[in-house]
Amino acid sequence: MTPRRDTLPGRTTLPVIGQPPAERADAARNRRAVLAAARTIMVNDGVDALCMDRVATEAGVGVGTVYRRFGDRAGLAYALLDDDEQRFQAAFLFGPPPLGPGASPVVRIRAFLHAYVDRLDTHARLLALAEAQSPTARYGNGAYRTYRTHLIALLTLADAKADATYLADALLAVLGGGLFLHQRQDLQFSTDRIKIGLDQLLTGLAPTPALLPSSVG
Amino acid sequence: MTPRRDTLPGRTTLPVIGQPPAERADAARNRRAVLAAARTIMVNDGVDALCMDRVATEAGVGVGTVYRRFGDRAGLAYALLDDDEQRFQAAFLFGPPPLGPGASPVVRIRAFLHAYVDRLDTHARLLALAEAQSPTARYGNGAYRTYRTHLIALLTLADAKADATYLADALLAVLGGGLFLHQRQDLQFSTDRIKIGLDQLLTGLAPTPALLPSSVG
DNA sequence: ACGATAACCGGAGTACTCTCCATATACAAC
DNA sequence: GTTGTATATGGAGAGTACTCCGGTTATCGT
Repeated sequence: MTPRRDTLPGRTTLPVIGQPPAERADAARNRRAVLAAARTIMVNDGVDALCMDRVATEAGVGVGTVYRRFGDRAGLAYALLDDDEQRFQAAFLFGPPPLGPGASPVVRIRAFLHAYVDRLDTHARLLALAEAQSPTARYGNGAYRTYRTHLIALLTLADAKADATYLADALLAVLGGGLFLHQRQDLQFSTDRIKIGLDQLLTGLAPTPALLPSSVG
Repeated sequence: MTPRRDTLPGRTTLPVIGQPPAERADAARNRRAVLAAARTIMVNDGVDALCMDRVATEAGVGVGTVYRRFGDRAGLAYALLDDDEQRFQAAFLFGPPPLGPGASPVVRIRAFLHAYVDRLDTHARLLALAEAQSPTARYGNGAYRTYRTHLIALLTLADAKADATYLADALLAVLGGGLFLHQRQDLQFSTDRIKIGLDQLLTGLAPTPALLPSSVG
């Protein structure tokens, strides 16, 4: 048992409960170096070349440091997407309609699904990597839980009788990285076809005249 | 270049084109030994204990033999499910309604989804293992392709205007092993709740008065 | 400046999947 | 039986994810 920092005698500032101490300067430097190395590898040799040993070597740190910072391979993948993630979440939580508040729930769900497809088109390989970490890895991820909460709220508003909790996960399952790769690469689907397919699912769940397909944008 | 067996001089029986030669006796014996060892490990120590080295050792063969027979870990998992798989496919292809021919397309789809959930309840861990092999591993599997073809046919009959090819994969995505484990373990869903959720998806896709929820069985 | 201490570091070590290929074996033809 | 050949075998080895822990360093209060 070591004494806790915020019970040390002589402390002059109030302890902040629940907030971990700020990241140390060397740790921050290493974190940036690892992310930079990972991005370089990805650009040069593709997502599949992202292996932890190599990232560590090219970042000039030990492999233990990579794991300390990012937990595991999936954690590194999500960290690489963090900028996009922040922007995406801001857009559907606080941005302008139809994605953000202001539009009707069904319109917002549809906008969310379409925006997610566009995101997948850029990042599917990295997301698929992260999802493959373990069978249930995807569901524990913070970003996933945010999507889920968002969809549950909108689905509940759209149809109080539906099992929104179930349907949120169901919609997100159809947006899995592995399935998307299959659709785009093996089946040669366009992203528009995928969006139209999602519209069909959504129309069934929460029919709205205004939603019936005219254009996909 | 070695001469092909069926062009050897002096051959007295007609060559059978496209049919690989029968499995050699030693190979068959080893295949059975590997499957038996895998089942024993699974029963004693759980699905997670299924590692190729251990299976090989307990079957009394080299690890190379396991890979020759089953390709990879996912292949071994699917082989362990083969008996159930045969029965399930026979049921929805040739069995009695509502699963087999005779019932309306929508009723058959619903019966398929419910039967699949029951199957997941027994085998989700093993299926999740196989699906985690690679992001797109699931879609190349023969069983998956059979389900897919079956659902495409039924969905097309149910609604000629829908994109049955898209929707078949979408429904199967909602039946993924990883998602099922998440629903059952983390969210504590009952199988009935999952079936009702699937009904909601399906009702939206192909409304049928007779399908509206009375009981789940 | 300077300890005390908590946080961090690196890389050897473990465990696992999958490949390769020199050797061994089963089977068919005679 | 003998022989020829396709097929099977097994285990060493490569590649990779992840853990562990003795040693190091940044940071804070004095």
